[in-house]
Order: sequence, then structure tokens, then C-alpha cells
Amino acid sequence: MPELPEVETFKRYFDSTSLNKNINEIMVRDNRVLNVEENNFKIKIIGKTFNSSQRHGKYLFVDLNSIFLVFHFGMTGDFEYFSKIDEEPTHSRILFKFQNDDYLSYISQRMFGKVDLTEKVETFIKEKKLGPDAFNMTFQDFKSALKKRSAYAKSALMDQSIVAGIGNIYSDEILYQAKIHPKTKINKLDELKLKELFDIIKRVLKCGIEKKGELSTYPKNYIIPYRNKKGICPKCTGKIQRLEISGRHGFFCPSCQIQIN
DNA sequence: AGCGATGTTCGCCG
DNA sequence: TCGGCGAACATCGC
Repeated sequence: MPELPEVETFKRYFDSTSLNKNINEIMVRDNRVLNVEENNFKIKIIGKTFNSSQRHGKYLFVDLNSIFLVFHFGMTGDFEYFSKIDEEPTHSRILFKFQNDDYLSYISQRMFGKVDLTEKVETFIKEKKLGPDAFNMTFQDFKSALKKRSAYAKSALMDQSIVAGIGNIYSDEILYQAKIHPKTKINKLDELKLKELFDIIKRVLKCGIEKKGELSTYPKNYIIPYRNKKGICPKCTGKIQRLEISGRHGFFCPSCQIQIN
């Protein structure tokens, strides 16, 4: 379930299981997830160790000394660390074998995720046109990223070039908590409302990280649990509505979330 | 059986 | 240029 909170959860899992272990072997189960040539990928990594990791938006970068491994998880990506080869998970696409005979699997059921290499994190971020990381940005970052933008609020939040890390689910939650209609044009928000939105982005993402992306454990006044079935708004008991914005569907409460025009 | 799904990217068009 | 839309990518579960 990889939006920012999930990728942050993957990062913590990765850090606690896989850092500082020598990589002895790499098994590429399906090279369609690789953005680099398979042999080159292996040559660049085997014999090295994962020194540290950093997250930007939905991307995870791993420092390998002079080169960075880049993980993106698409819609169905995950990591799994295990000890015996017969425990290899279904949809394991890239398997790293460490010197201690343990394994780390990069899982991708639908193979929308991609594994890449880059010389420099900043260059990669620039090439992918990623905006500031949603969790680490300052209010100034946020304001200047939105400058002269007129997209729908939901589209703007999901636009990785404006803010990196927010996807379909969290954009719904953020707008619900901020009481903003998804189709409000983002440039219609005044400074005060923008600051409120900024604070809510942080709060919702922080909650997501603390709950490790387990949606069922979210607070009672969150709309996320109501995304699948058109339910009752937990704040006003009105009916949750579904809407479509550029091929993605979202949910909102028409009486709590007011459109500003 | 067909549709939709937590993501990204590209081409089209207003 | 910006931004909305729809398709494409690949697979699986409902």
C-alpha cells in the first residue's frame, strides 16, 4: 500500500533488517521491474552493503557507496526479510542474499514498481520532477510549490511535482480533515487555509506512519475506512460521496467539505 | 467474466 | 504552459 506512510514503514523495516550486511548474491526473478540492465545491476551491487537509506516522497534511496539503489513500489510493492529460501514470498521479483544467508525480497505483484540505480539522489529527484517531500517540507516549500497552480485540490495534492508522497487515499483523508472539497481550485485557498492544509498534511501523514499504514486502525473520525463502501460521514452523519478525478476515484463528504470558488 | 486497484507516464486537447 | 482526461503498463481478487 505504498504512499508516503507506507514507504516510510518500508524504510524502517529495511533499515532494521538489511543495513550493513554484505550482499553476496542477487537473483532477478523478473527483470521487467528493473530500469537498468540486469548484469550491470548485479555487478554494481554484489559485494557491497546497504549503508543507509533515505526516502523522498514514495521513493526509497539506498546508499551503496558511490551509487544509490532506488526503490519505487508502485501500487503493490513490499519488502520481506527472511532466512530460508523456501520462505520466498509470492511475487518476489528481486532477491538479495546476504553474507549471513538471510534474504531480502523486493515484492511487486503487479510490477508497477521499479528498481533503479542513480549516481546522485538530487539528480534523480530532479529528473523525475519531484517536488518537496510532503512530510519533510516547510510551509515555505509548500507555498512556493503551489504558486500559480490552479489544479483541483485533490489533483494538486497527488501531483508528485508539486508535493511528493501523497496518493489517492491520503489525498482523500487530508482534504476531508481540512474540510476542502476535492474540486476546489488550489489557488482559491487563502494563506490561512493553506497553513491549515499544510498542518493537516503533516498530521495525517504522521498518523499514517504511526499506524504503519494499517488503514483499519485509523482514528474514528477518519474517512479512509469509508472509502470502499459509500458510508456515513463519521463527523456529520451525512452520506459519503464518490467522485472521479482524472481516472482516479475519491471519496468525500459533500456537507463537511465545502467548495470554495 | 469483467472490472477495478494505494502509481507513473504519455499523448491529446481546451 | 497548465491541467484535465484517458490509455497503457501487468496481475489478481472480487
